[in-house]
Amino acid sequence: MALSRTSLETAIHEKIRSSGLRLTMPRRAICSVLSAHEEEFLTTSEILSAVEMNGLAIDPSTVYRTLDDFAEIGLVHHIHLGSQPGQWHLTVDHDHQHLVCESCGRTTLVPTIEIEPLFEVLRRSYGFHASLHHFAILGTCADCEPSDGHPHG
Amino acid sequence: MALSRTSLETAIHEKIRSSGLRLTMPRRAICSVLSAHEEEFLTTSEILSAVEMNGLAIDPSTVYRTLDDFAEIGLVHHIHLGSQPGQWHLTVDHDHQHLVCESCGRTTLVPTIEIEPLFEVLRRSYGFHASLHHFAILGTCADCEPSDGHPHG
DNA sequence: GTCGCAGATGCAATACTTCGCAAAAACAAC
DNA sequence: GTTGTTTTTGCGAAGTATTGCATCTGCGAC
Repeated sequence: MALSRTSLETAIHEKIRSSGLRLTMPRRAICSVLSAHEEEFLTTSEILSAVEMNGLAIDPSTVYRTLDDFAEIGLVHHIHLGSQPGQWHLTVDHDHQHLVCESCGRTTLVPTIEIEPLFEVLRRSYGFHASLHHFAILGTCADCEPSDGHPHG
Repeated sequence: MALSRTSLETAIHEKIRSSGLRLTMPRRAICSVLSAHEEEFLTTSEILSAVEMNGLAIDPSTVYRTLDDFAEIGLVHHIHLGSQPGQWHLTVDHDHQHLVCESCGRTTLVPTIEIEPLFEVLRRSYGFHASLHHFAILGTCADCEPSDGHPHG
């Protein structure tokens, strides 16, 4: 039951307000970009360019701060691949996690239920609460793993 | 069967040589620091300071390049916590993984065998080979989780 | 609609990271 | 030990990310 882009944005706006953050022009602009790229990870500079393409001008530092604020309320999360700049992603939908291929950069979605047993072990045995927002698993996807028996053309 | 600090360093040196990298003073200095802090994640500036405390002087850019080179041969890996600078760690010993607390920064070791079932699922169902080197799970440790029933003084 | 306060922004300064290039060092061959 | 080739280093410069602070703006109260 996917939300339309507009409803998605409305939902995000509500989350921002209800978390005690103010809904400002830069934040709207960033939300809009994130909603339009719901399935991708974007770098800060990609976000910035996209905002500018929408005819708006915001400061790079505002992008960084806004993303940090959004991360704090669980609206977005980010990952780092190797030494590349961080990549950001909406976290509206918590029922999947990300497998990120270090070779081709593609992300695969995995239902959280597959990973929940591990989290349960970590909670029970170590008292450790894994953060869903930051949990991206890096590795090599089927297409990029040479000896996997899943060759692709 | 842990290696003594000296044997650990020797093993690292061999790995460097056998990977076709040259064993230089800056690399020795960095290896020495990493070996002495085998259980911690260190930032580049912490590594740099530690090298200087050993009476040696190397350039920051050399630290970055050396760590990248070491990562390429699987000798080290790094993680990013939130917006903090990246943190590095030796990867000699593969039989544990890291839980990193985003609140206090402490790391907890977990035997890989606890996590292996998840990796197995990812391999079987998704053809995805999770990279052990990059696998640090972020979250909140028992001490920092207020409502966990594991209060500490 | 206007006022006031707290939070957010933009700008500038700082810190962190990467890159290019000439000089230096490692290592193999002699 | 010396020589030659190739990698690595340090330095400077450029690019990217973060922080401090004065100003501005969202939003609730009137």
